[in-house]
Amino acid sequence: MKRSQNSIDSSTPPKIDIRNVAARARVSIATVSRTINHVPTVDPVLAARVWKAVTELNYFPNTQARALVSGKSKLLGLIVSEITNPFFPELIQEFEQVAVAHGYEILIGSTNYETSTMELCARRMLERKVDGVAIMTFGIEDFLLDRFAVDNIPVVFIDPAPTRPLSNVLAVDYYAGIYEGVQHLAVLGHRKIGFISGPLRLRSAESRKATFLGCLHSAGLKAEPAWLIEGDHTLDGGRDAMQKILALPKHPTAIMCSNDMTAIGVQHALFEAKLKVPDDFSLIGFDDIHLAEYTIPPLTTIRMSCKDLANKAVDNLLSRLKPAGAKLEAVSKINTRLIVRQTTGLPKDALLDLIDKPRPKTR
Amino acid sequence: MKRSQNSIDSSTPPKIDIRNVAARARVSIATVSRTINHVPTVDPVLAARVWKAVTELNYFPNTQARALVSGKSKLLGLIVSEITNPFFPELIQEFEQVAVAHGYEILIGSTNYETSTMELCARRMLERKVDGVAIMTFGIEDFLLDRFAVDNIPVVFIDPAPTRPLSNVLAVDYYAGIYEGVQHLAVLGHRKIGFISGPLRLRSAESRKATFLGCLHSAGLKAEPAWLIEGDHTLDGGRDAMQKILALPKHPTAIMCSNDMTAIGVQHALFEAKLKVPDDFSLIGFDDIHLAEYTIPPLTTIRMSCKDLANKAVDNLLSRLKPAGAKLEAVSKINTRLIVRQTTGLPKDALLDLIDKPRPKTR
DNA sequence: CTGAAAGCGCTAACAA
DNA sequence: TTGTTAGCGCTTTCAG
Repeated sequence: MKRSQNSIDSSTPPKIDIRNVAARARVSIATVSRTINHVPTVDPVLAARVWKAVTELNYFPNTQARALVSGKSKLLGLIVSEITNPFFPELIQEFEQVAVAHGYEILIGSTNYETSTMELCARRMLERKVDGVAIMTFGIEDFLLDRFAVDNIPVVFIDPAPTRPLSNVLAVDYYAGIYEGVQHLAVLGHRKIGFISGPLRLRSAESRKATFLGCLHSAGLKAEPAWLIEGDHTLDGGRDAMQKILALPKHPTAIMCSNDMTAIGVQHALFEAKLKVPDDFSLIGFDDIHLAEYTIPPLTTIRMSCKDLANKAVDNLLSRLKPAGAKLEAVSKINTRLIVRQTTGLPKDALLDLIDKPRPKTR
Repeated sequence: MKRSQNSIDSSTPPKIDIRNVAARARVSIATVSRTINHVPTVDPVLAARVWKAVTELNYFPNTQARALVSGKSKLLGLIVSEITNPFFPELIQEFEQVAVAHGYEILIGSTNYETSTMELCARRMLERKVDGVAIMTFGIEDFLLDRFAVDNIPVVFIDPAPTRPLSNVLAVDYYAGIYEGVQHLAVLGHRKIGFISGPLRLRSAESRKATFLGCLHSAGLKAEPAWLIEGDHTLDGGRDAMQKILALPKHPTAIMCSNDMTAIGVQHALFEAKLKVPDDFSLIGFDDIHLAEYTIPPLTTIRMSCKDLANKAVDNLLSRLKPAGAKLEAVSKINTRLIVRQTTGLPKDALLDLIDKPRPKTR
């Protein structure tokens, strides 16, 4: 009672294809193709018969065949650094949602910050003939980019990258958010601020660090090289970096991190060292992942909207896919801004300092 | 200096295909096919010429065409509940790693706990002609399962599911871990234990709750219905559920959660209510995501190895793909066990109770 | 061991 | 408007 007229023994797969549908609907396969592709010139009577057959047979068109003949895979590649960093799943979810809404699937690649893995990812994208790729991680080798160009595949980057014929970039305005962060700390009275970066090979990590240094300067503060630690954007990396800082003879009073996971690692290191946030150290993250609201205490951080990022990336790709709208600016701007929560406060030595000179009062 | 003899204007895509390679290597396309597929009977001299041409042309075979003719897409589907729950990225990463090692790609579907989305996911898998599917979320509709069966696509589930011809299941031994957890709490002196479940439509959430109730009974404790709250496996859900419990006239002294994200939400609710963990409430999570080690304080939780899960799922699928090893047991067991960290301690009323009767001393 | 040729399931001319 | 037909790029018989 479960299967219609198909053979019971599983050695004969039924193979429901366009021909079956055509036969059952008593039309040609071309008519079936037109019907399911919503070509408007199909006789409603025939169309009805086709849809009936499609339903009865539970027919799905074969994507492979479709892609082969049309040259479009309806696949969008999305290359991220590390899928286990919660920022990326949030981005992926958004990206997928937008893509699916436009009839595209996504193919995810996670490079784990390794060049060789990145190469593999790019290659897989090429092999699967994606119609476009969003690269949300560090720089890609030029020859891979060339290959995408040869196949006429639009590419979009998240960061300053070699500007190329078919490569557009999503420029993140790191400055706005980081400036707010540094100012916030400065106003609270912090003068000694450390920074835990991401892997410096990542262009985005580089940019964040450089921007931090610039903002520090604008605030009239000096950077202490010993407080500039290279992390790796992971929990473990954040913890290790903070432990290095704690081992130093002189400590900063505040730490900015290149991403939220690093900041959570720092919080943990501080917890282990029986130090309090923000009483002993103020802390600012970057990204504003959903979790940031839930840390104890909740993390002050710089928000970079992954919704925005995903939307702009997909938009950029799709608009370049339709020959008409090929003209859009090569650079979209992504904003950042400070979200103040509870990991920032007066510096530990604020009271001592008050003896010498006045300070801005607590917020 | 970048492109060889291809036309400069981008309106003519070069189209590097098997024929180009054949021509350049002065062999037939069949020989090219054999060479790149490592068929051993190819003359080494010809093979060398082919590889040379492949390299020079930077040729990749077209996966679509390959899939079309061979009937194998070399794609494995992976359907999860919610990609933003860190457990799943960890699982995905593992799954992908194993799959790629065997020459497969993965196609990810995230259902967000919605039946309609699940249907879409399943359909996408069908359309892309995946060679196998791992369903790591709640029950799937029977008719979809039928469809997979019709196409002869092996399916593997994470939980008790309708046993079907081509459907195997990965049975998680919830009991072992949850029993340890309840015992741990009981030994500490907790008698009033609440439970925040996942969405009860999820079979896995159901199982965890039922198992908890069973273990409570084994420990000689009684369940208080008011302390059994349905959450949704998210941070927000955990926070909300805990707030409900706090609003009750009588509180439990310990809370078990259906997953770690829920527990982190609970920690946050407690933090907001100025309550301490484990002084005011003991807390146990489930999954043991990497983050569990980093919460403040670090979360006591029940580990379910996603490495194990991913490996067994892929193994199961792949072994059923090669006609030879079609015979493996239909059920693999996944273990769970308690990881004690710092969110569990003596119940708040321990001292009062001690006046009446002796208690096990602190660990 | 190699090459010619027949499709895989579908779309897109082109005819009718 | 509908049907016929020629491929899309590749694997895989089947002869040679």
